[in-house]
Amino acid sequence: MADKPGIEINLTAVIMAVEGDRPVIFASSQGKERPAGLPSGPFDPVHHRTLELGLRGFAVDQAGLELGYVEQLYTFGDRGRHVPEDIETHPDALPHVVSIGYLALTRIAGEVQTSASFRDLYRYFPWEDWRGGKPAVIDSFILPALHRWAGCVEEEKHAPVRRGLSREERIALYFGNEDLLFDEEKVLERYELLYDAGLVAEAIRDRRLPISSEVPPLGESMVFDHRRILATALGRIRAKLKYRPVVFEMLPESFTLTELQRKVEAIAGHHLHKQNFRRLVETGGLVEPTGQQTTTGGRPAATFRFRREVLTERPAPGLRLGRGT
Amino acid sequence: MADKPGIEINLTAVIMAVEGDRPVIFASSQGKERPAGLPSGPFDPVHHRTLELGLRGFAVDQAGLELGYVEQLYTFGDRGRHVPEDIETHPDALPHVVSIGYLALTRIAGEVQTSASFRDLYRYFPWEDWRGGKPAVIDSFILPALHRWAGCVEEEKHAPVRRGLSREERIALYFGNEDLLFDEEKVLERYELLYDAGLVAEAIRDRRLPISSEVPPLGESMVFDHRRILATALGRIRAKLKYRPVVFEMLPESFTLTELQRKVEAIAGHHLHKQNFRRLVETGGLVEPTGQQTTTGGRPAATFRFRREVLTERPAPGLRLGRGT
DNA sequence: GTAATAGTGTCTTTCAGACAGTATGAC
DNA sequence: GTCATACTGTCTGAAAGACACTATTAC
Repeated sequence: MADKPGIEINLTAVIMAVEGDRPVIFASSQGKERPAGLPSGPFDPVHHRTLELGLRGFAVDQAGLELGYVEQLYTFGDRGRHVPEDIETHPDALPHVVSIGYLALTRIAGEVQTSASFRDLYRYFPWEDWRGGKPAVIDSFILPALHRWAGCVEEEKHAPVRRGLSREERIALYFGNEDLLFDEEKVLERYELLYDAGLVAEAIRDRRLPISSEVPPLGESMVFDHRRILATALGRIRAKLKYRPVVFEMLPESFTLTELQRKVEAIAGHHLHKQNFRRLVETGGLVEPTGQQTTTGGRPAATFRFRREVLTERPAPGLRLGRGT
Repeated sequence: MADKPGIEINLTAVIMAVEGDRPVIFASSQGKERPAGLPSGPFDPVHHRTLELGLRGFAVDQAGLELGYVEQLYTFGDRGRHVPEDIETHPDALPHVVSIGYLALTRIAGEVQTSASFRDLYRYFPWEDWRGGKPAVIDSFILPALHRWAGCVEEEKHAPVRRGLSREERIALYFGNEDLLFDEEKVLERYELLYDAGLVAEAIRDRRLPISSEVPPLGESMVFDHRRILATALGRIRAKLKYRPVVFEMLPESFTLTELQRKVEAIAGHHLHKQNFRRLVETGGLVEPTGQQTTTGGRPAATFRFRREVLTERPAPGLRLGRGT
């Protein structure tokens, strides 16, 4: 039971908001061209009573934000995934940082605040935003590159895959094909697939691969495993939208149904069927009219507020969002 | 970036199986009357390449089991939840163990093996097994005790509850009432509620409460936060049954549909509608007939096996189980 | 035959998903 | 009037949930 030297627990926060109809996250970088990083720091039990309080502390220090909604995502044991070759001779060279990722949701106040450091989430995952139709990069670059990578291992393709999926199966399952839809929740699976295939900058960094000349890495990279944590966060919130009223953490007190729909679409990454969305939101008892109206160009819209009572009425109050037009 | 002294990462495994129609978990205790504990141990990066490999090591050492399916549950920062009063003067007395809980699913081989240490899961959560109807302990003891506890804080009841639910709201939401069903997935929420109300032995231990004379603590207790991890595991697998074919990890190669249903019911904690269950399983493409039959007392049953292909055909292949007869 | 377990056919209600159409503002 | 946005009414098909009924063994 002696102290294990050399283990550090790192807390990392994905602080998410929606600015207009663009999902944003808080990130900062040392220099203009350096990869960005999420607010994070070491957990120190002498100063932080709980893990979550430690995380909230870093959010105040590094982002100037008092967090409201916070949830734990996952604990990663291999922050720098690269395992040095001289592992036998230098066991201390082993990874010794365990990072615990958290998701926090917040509102962007109308003011400027530190808003300069809230960045568009889809800069890091350009293949995840389908609101303008299927992102061109998927067919023009991702799928060809993945299939090339899968083709490298002919022997594996026919070998009985030991507990797991073949490369081609993963590609089909996570990016879709004629039979299978693109499942917007599988954000982490897609990122990990691209990482394994060496198509994101972090993979090149961790495995010390040569930087391929004409193949541009996909999306902006981040330090350590921060983009993996970000992928976990996006996958989690996309799933959670459907059974928990989490969107309202990112909305102002009152809003129109169209605003609500825009924000949901921003996170979900695709458009929704307008009429059905309104029906679900209203018959689901998620919102109630404020009686006020806004004027936004066309016919004035009624404004609504979140109905807190829904939490104590229905077991899983979310926005069962199907796909839409 | 200096090493933080005094932080230890503990890995804890919930190893679950279904023996006949009883869900069991692996646990062991030092003495006959001592609380049991789950397989666990410190994560040591010098010997374990990843967190999960470390966990698998403890499973082999302490349970003699090679684990198949493993998933991470949650990371708890407050294993011994009690915070000493002299916190200011003795900061080293603070909790400094972070436990990462894992869920592993396995088959119980027909042989005896270490099966002596597989124990009925519902010994630890007697209020979670509704297969014989609503457990009597809920109405006879749990709800009266919880309402007494909620009644202690009249002032809180009317105060605006700061980000969160009132005691009465939690009781209704997690144990159900006339309007709200008992939601079988909220296992952790129920355990935490009972903990907060001082109705489980761990709460008395952690807060050094006097042991109430006539109030018997609910269920068997466990060391440290192991029962909390177990509650997390049960909640997680009950949820996951519905969208992932995880039951099959606990079933033999071939089985009858009734056997399958019994095992699902064992985990879900309530009975299912037989005809609908069969329809869902077959039309969902989760199983395929083996062509064999078994003889089990009445009409022989056709045996089935898990259809692996379903993983690559449908996005969320689970057993959308509604309640049943 | 009865008891016990396995399996089929069909009806009803709910609701996701889509259609078309109307209402109220700015200009 | 047109354009733009907000909102309403209704149809359809899939599937969850429940009903009654038939089938094949052991005894």
